[in-house]
Amino acid sequence: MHTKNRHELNPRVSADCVIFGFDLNQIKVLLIEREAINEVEQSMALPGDLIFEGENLDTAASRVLYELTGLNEIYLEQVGAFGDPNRLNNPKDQLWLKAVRQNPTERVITVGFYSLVNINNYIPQPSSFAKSAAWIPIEEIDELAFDHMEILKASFAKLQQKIRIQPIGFNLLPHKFTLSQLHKLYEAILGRELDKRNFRRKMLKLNLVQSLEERQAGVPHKPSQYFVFNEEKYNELILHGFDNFGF
Amino acid sequence: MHTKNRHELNPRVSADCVIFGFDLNQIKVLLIEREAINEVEQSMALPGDLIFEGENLDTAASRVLYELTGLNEIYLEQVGAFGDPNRLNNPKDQLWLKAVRQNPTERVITVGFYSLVNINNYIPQPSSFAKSAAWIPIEEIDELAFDHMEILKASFAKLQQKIRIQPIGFNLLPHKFTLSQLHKLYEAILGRELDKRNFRRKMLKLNLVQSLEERQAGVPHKPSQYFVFNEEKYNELILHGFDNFGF
DNA sequence: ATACTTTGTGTCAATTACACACTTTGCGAA
DNA sequence: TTCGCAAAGTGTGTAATTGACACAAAGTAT
Repeated sequence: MHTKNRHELNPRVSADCVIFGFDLNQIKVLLIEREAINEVEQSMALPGDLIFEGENLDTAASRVLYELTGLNEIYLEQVGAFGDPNRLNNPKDQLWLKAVRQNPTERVITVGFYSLVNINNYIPQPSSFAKSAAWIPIEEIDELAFDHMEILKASFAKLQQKIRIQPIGFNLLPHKFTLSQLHKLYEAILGRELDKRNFRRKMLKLNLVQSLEERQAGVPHKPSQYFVFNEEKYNELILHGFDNFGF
Repeated sequence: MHTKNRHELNPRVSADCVIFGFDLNQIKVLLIEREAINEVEQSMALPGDLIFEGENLDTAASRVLYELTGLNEIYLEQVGAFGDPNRLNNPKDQLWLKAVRQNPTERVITVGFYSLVNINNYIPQPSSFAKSAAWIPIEEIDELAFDHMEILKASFAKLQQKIRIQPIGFNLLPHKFTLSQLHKLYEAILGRELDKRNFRRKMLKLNLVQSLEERQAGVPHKPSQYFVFNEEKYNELILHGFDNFGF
């Protein structure tokens, strides 16, 4: 009624990826720096780019991630679409866009994806318009290009929600890990301390981890047991979730 | 690399709305029937349409919902973007699109939204290309236009997840309601039976509901107390979630 | 040998979950 | 008026889970 005869939106669409990694101490996020163009002091950004005709959203996200950072074969979960009409209108961002896009003021809807990976299995190799690609501790990130802060925050919120429903860690830790490492991971995601004894008790009772014979070696303190995930139980919990995961 | 020189996607964008209602017995979804065009036997669809230039995604969703069904002032939560390149390619859907779109084969990315409303507060009034708009029990829906089944399933899954984290019902029940109604609502969303006594105990202990003096009248059995939500507690739980909501 | 650092372990009390069956109330029909 | 029906409403005992809490053990480095 009040909206008759208006033009239908005909935007570009992009995919942006939030890749979380864990280095056994803190959560990091894979960010790129764009080629310095127009002498603009460049802020960092999530790896993301326009998607092509005929591409699926998720395969586009995988491609874009690969092109900018070299990371491959990563399962990406969608966070949602971000489409504020002004999301590209920051002057700094506009300067950069003018250098790389045919029509830099054209509206772009982006679809955010996120993933969790073991930081040691993926060495980022920047290419395309990424001047660099690096793991940045999540606490140090306070400004990103475009609306990428918003996408990052939404992704992290999803992660925090996911961890209370599903087990997490298979993709973030080495194959064999110590319970302290898993413990730290949970604390990092949840953002608070968890009692060590209660944490261990819970993980062991859930049957989620199995201890190996092997222990740490060469550490200047009591060496830790190594554990592996019980994949069967892990997958079952991913499917059915836990009702009560009472941290 | 393998993807140089390809055309960037330049699609239309639509919003589709999954509106859940509860009629004190079952969960229903607001669907529209499109005007019969081209003599195609028409399946039902979620209310949805293309968004305009300059519109926000969520305000577009509200507008579209209003235009097709007359529902207004409904808080919509985003489910995600759906962008399969073939999502409009079903022959039936194509016939319909040929009648209403300038370029019916043009790719459309849609963004799904969902909401929960009290079915009695919203009488759908179809307009625009909606021939009818009606509340359909969710169990009876097995086929929808386009990829709307997928959007519906994703939305319902979100709802089932949400209910374990937040209180639900304020928007789905009359202002005053009986605990049996709330009980049925939870069973309908979770898809399983919940013990009556344990359910009541939990709701009362949480301080989520307060009993009124008033009771049902005219029912051929023991009349039920009426309850209202304790809004303060309700909102607090929406903000902080419950850790353990052990159904 | 000693200091240092991180691992690893047990108990108790309080809370919560879960399973389970009968009485109460009001209406309507005979 | 009584009887039947249908849904409301109520309590307990057991098992499992949570959460708080402190000290000994194991290995390296000096």
